[in-house]
Amino acid sequence: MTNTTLKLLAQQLQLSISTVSRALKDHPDISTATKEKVHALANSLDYEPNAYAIQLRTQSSKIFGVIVPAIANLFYDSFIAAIEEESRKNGYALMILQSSNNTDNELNNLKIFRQNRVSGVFACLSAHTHNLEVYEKMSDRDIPVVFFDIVPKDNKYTKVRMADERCAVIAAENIIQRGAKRVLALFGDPALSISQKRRQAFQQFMEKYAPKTHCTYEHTNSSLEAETAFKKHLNKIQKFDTVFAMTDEILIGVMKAIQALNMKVPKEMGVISISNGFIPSLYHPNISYVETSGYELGKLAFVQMLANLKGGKTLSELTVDARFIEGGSM
Amino acid sequence: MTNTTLKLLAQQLQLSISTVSRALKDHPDISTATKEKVHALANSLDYEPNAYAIQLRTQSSKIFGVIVPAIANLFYDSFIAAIEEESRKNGYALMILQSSNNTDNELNNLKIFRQNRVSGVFACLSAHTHNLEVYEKMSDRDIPVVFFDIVPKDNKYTKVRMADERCAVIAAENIIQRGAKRVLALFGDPALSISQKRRQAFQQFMEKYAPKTHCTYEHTNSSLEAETAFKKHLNKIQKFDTVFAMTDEILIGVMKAIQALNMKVPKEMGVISISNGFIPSLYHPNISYVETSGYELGKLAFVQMLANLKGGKTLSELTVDARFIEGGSM
DNA sequence: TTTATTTACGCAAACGATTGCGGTAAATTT
DNA sequence: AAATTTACCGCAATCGTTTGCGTAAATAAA
Repeated sequence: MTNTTLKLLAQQLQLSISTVSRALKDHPDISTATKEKVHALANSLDYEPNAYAIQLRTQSSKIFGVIVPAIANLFYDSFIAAIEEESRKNGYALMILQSSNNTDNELNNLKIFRQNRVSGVFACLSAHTHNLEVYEKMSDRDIPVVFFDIVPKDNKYTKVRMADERCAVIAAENIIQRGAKRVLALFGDPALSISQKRRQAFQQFMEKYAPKTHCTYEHTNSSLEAETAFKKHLNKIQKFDTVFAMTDEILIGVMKAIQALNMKVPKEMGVISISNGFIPSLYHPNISYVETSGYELGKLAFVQMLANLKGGKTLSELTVDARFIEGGSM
Repeated sequence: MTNTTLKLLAQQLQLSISTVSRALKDHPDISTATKEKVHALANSLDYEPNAYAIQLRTQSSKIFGVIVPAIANLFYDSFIAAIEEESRKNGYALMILQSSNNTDNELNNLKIFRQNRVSGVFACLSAHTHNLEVYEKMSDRDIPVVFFDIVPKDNKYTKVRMADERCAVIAAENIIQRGAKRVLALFGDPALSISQKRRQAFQQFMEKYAPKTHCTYEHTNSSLEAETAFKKHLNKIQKFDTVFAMTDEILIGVMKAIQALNMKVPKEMGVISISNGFIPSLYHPNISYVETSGYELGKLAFVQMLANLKGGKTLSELTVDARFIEGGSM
């Protein structure tokens, strides 16, 4: 079946294309009678404007691009869900691409976005991206970029992220509250600024407000590494009584070790993590955690995007606040 | 900054637009010398073809639409990851929309897809969609639709899904293998055909090959319901020794109960589920499960899509096979 | 009745690329 | 030297919309 176009409608109605076009969008120049006729035929012929023609003409696409390291990730999932919701409300669609933490893919994705003249892109830097030239290229094309979660340091970019330091501090507070004597604190990839920030904030806070509490710090890159680290430190003479997991991934490793050793939470071992909440809810008792809501972050990012789209640049960094969710593991 | 177009290149090189266009795509009519000049300038000016113009001209978009009930779902995640990978390889991009199991959203999403003239759509029916008219409309527009996971019954559609019955049967086999005496089998929403199929296959197999094994069947709609059901049946005089969870959601509930009661797996309780593997890997010991790989399903769906795109219609239903993954919980 | 104003619509030029159809000069063949 | 082929390249239409501008008819004002 051939698609209905303005031209077709115009022919059938003995009108010009421009009149039909204007009638369809309720332009005051067109008489009510004509409008009605046009609408009627358009409906019965199931007219649907060709988005490409529109975009070509108007140079704007009503599509946002999203780059995440991986779709199959609870945090990014909820982030995406949020901007998807907002996008829908605002008449935008989403084009989601994953970088798999690979810089080449990232480049490629951005290229696709440029070629599709997306209205804007939400980008989460892949782990080892330091060259932001490509993102400059987007700005050159007047495509606003809102960075989220893993963001560049430079303040000339628009970015939203979790209040990483706050998260770590809240966790530390609760660890002190519990009266922990020795704690094992597990962080992620030390190359990531998010790991650094959290670790630094955590460590500083602990040293300042609980200097007597003995803390062991370790960086792990996977659940398995976390599990191993946990077991290793448990074999020492001085056992720790509380563990802090910076991410879900780490928490998973920790919990596997705890289950394997059949330890009682929170009696024998206190557990606290930073999470969006899904993983902590899988265990009994639920793990207490500092909430980092991808959903909230998504909403915030969208606001930034809209602002960017309307009134020029908003060169700011916004963070979404964190809060403690009591589970029962502390 | 103004975008580089063919016109711009042509002007600067004192060539016609057509020549530039042909040079860029290595058309034999163009001399090597010219090609080189064109390519050089194109590179230095960072030329990137305008996807909309191309699509408008060629009437094909190199974009696939995907409709899932929810992005934040491990199974669909891996499905999306798979088709994203394949799409990238084949020069396609993805437009992902979620229906939230809401028919209105589904309609709207399809509309967006039509307006964007996607090359094809991957669709997972939302739970209570029975009216497939909208999908017919896609076919009218020559947009192939590949249904996945939750698929229509009618055989005129192209669909891929898990081998639901096989999954259930494999689970049953392993339960018999374990020598289970009494089993609690937990299924999902009885309104969904997937629940019906699995339950029926499971029950039939058990009745036929292990008539002496006592099975209790129950349908639950959430983790919490599953947890409650598990505890409830455990309070009976005749305790069951094995539990079967049809989905991750159910497994989560079951495992919370098991942890709360501090039961030993697999000694006091055997556990088996149907899953893509993530959730089962969170526990110690790992839960044994029948694998339903969203990833595999995605790959299969993509093959179907490509076939559909090339050689007309492929009116078939393909299923991806299931296999048992030994965890340690049986 | 003549002169302003509206009202309602059409013309045509974009937007950026693709492609069939020619066309012209040079190279090759008679 | 004439005829034919080949190598390169340009013209112009087209995809479906949007939109500034022009204009005829209808209406209002003078």
